[in-house]
Amino acid sequence: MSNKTDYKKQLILEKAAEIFAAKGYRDVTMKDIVEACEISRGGLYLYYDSTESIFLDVIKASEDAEEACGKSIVESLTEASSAELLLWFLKEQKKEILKRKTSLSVAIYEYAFYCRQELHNSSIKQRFESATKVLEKILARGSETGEFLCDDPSGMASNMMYAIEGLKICARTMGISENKVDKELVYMMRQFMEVED
Amino acid sequence: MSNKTDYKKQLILEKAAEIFAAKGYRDVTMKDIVEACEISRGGLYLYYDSTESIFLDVIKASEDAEEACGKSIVESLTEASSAELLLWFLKEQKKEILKRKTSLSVAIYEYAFYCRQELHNSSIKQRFESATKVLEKILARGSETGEFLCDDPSGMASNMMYAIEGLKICARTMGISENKVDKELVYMMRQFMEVED
Amino acid sequence: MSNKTDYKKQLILEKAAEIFAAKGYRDVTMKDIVEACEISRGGLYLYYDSTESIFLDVIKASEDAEEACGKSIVESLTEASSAELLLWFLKEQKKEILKRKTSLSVAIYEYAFYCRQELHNSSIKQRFESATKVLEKILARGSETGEFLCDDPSGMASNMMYAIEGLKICARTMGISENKVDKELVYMMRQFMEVED
Amino acid sequence: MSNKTDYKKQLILEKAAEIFAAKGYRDVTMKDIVEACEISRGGLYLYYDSTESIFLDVIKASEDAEEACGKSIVESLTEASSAELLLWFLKEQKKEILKRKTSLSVAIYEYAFYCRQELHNSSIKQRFESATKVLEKILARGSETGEFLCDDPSGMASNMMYAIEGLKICARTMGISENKVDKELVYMMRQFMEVED
DNA sequence: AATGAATGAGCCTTCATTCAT
DNA sequence: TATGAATGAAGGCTCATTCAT
Repeated sequence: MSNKTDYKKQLILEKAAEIFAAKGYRDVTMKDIVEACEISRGGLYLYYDSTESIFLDVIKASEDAEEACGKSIVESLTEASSAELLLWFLKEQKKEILKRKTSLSVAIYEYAFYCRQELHNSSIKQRFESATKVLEKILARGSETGEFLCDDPSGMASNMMYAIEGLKICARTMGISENKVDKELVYMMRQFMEVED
Repeated sequence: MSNKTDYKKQLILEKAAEIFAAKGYRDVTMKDIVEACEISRGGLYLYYDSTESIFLDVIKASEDAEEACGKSIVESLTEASSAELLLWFLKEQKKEILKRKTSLSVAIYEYAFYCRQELHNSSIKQRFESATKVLEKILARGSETGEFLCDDPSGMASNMMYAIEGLKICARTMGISENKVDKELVYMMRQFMEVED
Repeated sequence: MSNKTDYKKQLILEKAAEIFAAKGYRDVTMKDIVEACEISRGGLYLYYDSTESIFLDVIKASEDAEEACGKSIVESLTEASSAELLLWFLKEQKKEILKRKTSLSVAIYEYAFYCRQELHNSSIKQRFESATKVLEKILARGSETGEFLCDDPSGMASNMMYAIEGLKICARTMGISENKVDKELVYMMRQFMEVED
Repeated sequence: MSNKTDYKKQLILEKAAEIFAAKGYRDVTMKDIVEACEISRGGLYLYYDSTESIFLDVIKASEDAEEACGKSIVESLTEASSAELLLWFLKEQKKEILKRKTSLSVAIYEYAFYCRQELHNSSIKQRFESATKVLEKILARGSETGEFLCDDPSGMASNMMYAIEGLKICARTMGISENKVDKELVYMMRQFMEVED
């Protein structure tokens, strides 16, 4: 009954995702998940044998969801102006930067630290790189159409993504105001386009 | 007995710093520290009642050390060219980005995540802000002397520091090559000065 | 449905026998048996409600098999010389002593220990006693025909069987070389007949 | 405070020995021992990290005790007649054969099976071999003095010990009467000396 | 001040057994 | 009959924290 199993796993992943978002990675115990799912201890072990395996599936699922989202970007690429696309992209990033409580990102960071090795092939990296690619595409297109003044879309995309990553981590560690985030994003945009305040 | 106490605390902090650098924050137990310090379990509790309190003191101590270092910068400000200062600053940042095993940064990130609240008044923030200030000063001075082409030293310093923070976290989670770090740093410098490859 | 039931039980016993031979008694779980039989957990419980009940049936079945074998001895009794019969008997014992991995004997010992009570009526005892009887018959016959010099076939058979039992247990606990087994068996034979080395 | 530790270990071993004697090896849990010793779970782990490590120490201790006993034999060797020594030896063996509830032997067997490998260097083997040596010495001495009629003390000692081992295991699995044990021991003695019933 | 043995809460994991389908 | 998901008791282990000495 692979279907039933998948369904149950689905349920577990949904509850687990909430828990990981709320507590990060390290503090989550099998007991937490068992209680959230309202199943028995042994029952959970039928599907997953560790918080790690659950977490990895949670991440995979969240990626799949993002990927679906990503596709819509690619499709929109032909319809919207580059400036519009860029705005959309940065708004998404801003959202991600500011939402701390409901995002898996802290758990992901914690997991990366927990592993204590560079996760070269991990989804974390892929996530970062695919976002960079999307941004690069937008910049390149804007550059071609003359909307943006940018002679090195790749370098710029990379630089911007690192700064965004820095904003994300700062938001989660030392805190950051929405205003400050706006300021930083606008600063980046100014490097290659006119921005009215 | 304050002196003796301080001396003992000093010893504990030194050993603990090594452990936190090696294992991060979450994995360190009182036992780890007790063993490294070669004191008794109960003895450690005379000075500190949790790994957290030890960690906070470790951080404070490392800041004090950095601060001393920072002062030398300020002093050198009058002696060296801005370009030289900038190079020195970025080299320090690069070192920090690439050294993963012997730095407290992972432990600091882990601690921040563990607290799960923005540490507005924390040393983490102060550290970040003081580095930003230093960079801003360098940029401002370079701008005044005409070495750099930079009309917003504050915004640029901030932007650069976020990107550097992003590099740091990426180095610790997904891994990054020295080459890539160089590329990014050069990219940043190009925004306001001529760089020969 | 008795036939179908018997057939299913037969299948279970065959697989279970292999498992008990490989793992002994204590380490075998219902899961082991379920997996080997490729039936469902609940399915197994329709036929047996514990590893113990399965084990007891496995033992019973293995006895039935041996019994059939035993009958052929009795029949051969009239055809072969006593010396030949004795050799055959001791060869069988030697085989049993030395085969550790594929025999149920470890499981049987473990079961006996697990029960922690003398199994007066158990098949273990019957097995031992019937082997003793067979040996006694052989010795008595050899004594009558003058092949063996043995005035107390019963006492001798009993003594030999205990020594053989001792060899069996030593082989399974401290290990024993084939050579050593041979030496012991020859020693026993020398007590009542000429043996060329 | 190695003394204090040793003392505590001593206490644990005493209680544990009782438990192993009563329950064998496999059924004993850390909880059993914790409860018998009236210490906390964590407390036990200060001294031993598994039932196995406790068991091995229990065995070692019981050997040491036996060894002390063994020495007295060697000393008596010069004082008593060989027949007296032999009687003493066999009485000891008989005691060991018949005492089931208070002996570690079942636990030792169980442990050997649990390991599922021949324990070539184990104390089990050493115990067996040293007993064999003692018996051999007695037989050899009796043979020299003319008390026993025995031209192969080594072979005979070995054979007897296997039979005794067989008696021991049979006593623990299928049960055996004191009478039967006596009969077997007398049978053995008859092989090399006159025995009045 | 200092020691380190002792505690017990809390998490992990496995398995016999049940039960709705 | 047959299935296999679900249960929960039971045992293992670790660690922060206390306390008599």
